[in-house]
Amino acid sequence: MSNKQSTQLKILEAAEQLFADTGFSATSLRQITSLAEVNLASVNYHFGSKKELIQAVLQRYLAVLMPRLDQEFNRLLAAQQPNQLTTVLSVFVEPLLELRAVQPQGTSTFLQLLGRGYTDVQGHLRWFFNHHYGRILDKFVLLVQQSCPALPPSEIFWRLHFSLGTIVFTMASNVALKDIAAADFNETVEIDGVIKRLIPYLAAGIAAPPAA
Amino acid sequence: MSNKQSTQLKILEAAEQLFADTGFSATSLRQITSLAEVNLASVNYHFGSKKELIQAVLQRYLAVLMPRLDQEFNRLLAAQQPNQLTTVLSVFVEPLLELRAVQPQGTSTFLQLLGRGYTDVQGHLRWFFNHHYGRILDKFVLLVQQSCPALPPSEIFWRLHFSLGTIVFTMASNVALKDIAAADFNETVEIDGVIKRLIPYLAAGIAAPPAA
DNA sequence: AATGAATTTAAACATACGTTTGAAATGTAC
DNA sequence: GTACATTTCAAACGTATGTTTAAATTCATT
Repeated sequence: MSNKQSTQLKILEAAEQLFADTGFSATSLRQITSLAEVNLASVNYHFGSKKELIQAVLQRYLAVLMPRLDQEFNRLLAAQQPNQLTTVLSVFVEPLLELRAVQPQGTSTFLQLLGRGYTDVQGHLRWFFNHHYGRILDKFVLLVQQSCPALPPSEIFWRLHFSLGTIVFTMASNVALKDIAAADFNETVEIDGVIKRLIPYLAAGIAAPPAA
Repeated sequence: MSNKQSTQLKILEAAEQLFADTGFSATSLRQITSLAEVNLASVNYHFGSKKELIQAVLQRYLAVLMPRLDQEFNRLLAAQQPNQLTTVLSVFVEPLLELRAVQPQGTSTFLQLLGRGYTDVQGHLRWFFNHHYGRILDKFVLLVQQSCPALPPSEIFWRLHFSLGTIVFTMASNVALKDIAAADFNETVEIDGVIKRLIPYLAAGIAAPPAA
């Protein structure tokens, strides 16, 4: 044991902070090891490569979040009647906030990482997601379809991706938006505030009547 | 004259294609000059630097689009009563489609570039936008506020950024989404189809009743 | 055709990156 | 405390990037 875990953890935490702040490809291993105060070569020693480090950073959160979401999805699917769309969307709130357990700033950091993952190395994370968690996410799509029986599946497909865009973009620019909101409206907005603001916006968009 | 413009134009068109497809920082000058079939050094000769090339690529579209949008905003602002939110949002459609005049695939390319610009070199484009076109965009915000008098300005601020996320993300992953839609739903969706799908979604989200 | 400016070209430059190496240091087990 | 495995470290490697240089070429003007 010794301080092996210590080095590995120091890298992980420095990496996730820099990745969240400036993106994956914009962050160099030298920045990471410098912030973590470890040797450059230790990244390759402990993780193999930068790519694998990125996966490790994401997996630390996904391993906690996804089973938790699956559990919630199953709970809603067991209901007799279709759930309200707002209920379906709100199911994300608690599991996301519980990411505090991974790290104090866990919720915010993870959502920023998610945003970076989709906008940075385009296409890669989408594949990774569908491959590893496709079964779980399908349950969510089903729940949305059940709560919006009037919408054709293709319309739901588009609107869920529109919504993903909102989430990913908002979280990737989370810091900047918070600063602007603070300057222009004297508002202090924390991550759970943003999440709760999102729900009615997304619900209304997804459930909107289709165009003529 | 000669082929000076020709070289400049070849660079511009090769650059915008690669920038749109894979992002700004992921595209190297060697890829650009290779596709354009010009010498590597000609980018720096004609544009100064990569940064200035990026600006030139964006400016070619913005110089056409923004005055056109300004004109439309002024038209709506002259109305006696507040406009419907759908009307305000639809005002983007025609000016965007007219970007065909710049280049046959202009609309789609520009929207992808916009997406890249926001997600790639984070923060930079936002500043550039507000600095150069802040006055014009303020008119749009005003129009939205007029059509949603029940919403407090800070709520509108957040929802417009949520909407920007949808647009930017959708356009940046435009190609991928079109492919999935084609595979899963036998749908052929062109750029104007995506735009028109967006309007009701965005309108419903922006005008949603605020959370409790 | 000759001159001078504008452009193109091949080559090199400086820098940054991810990764590898092999020796030094540290920890673990007998 | 010796032997072994694990971990750290400084240094270098190979490659790719944006940019600069200076000569060669092309072009427009006389």
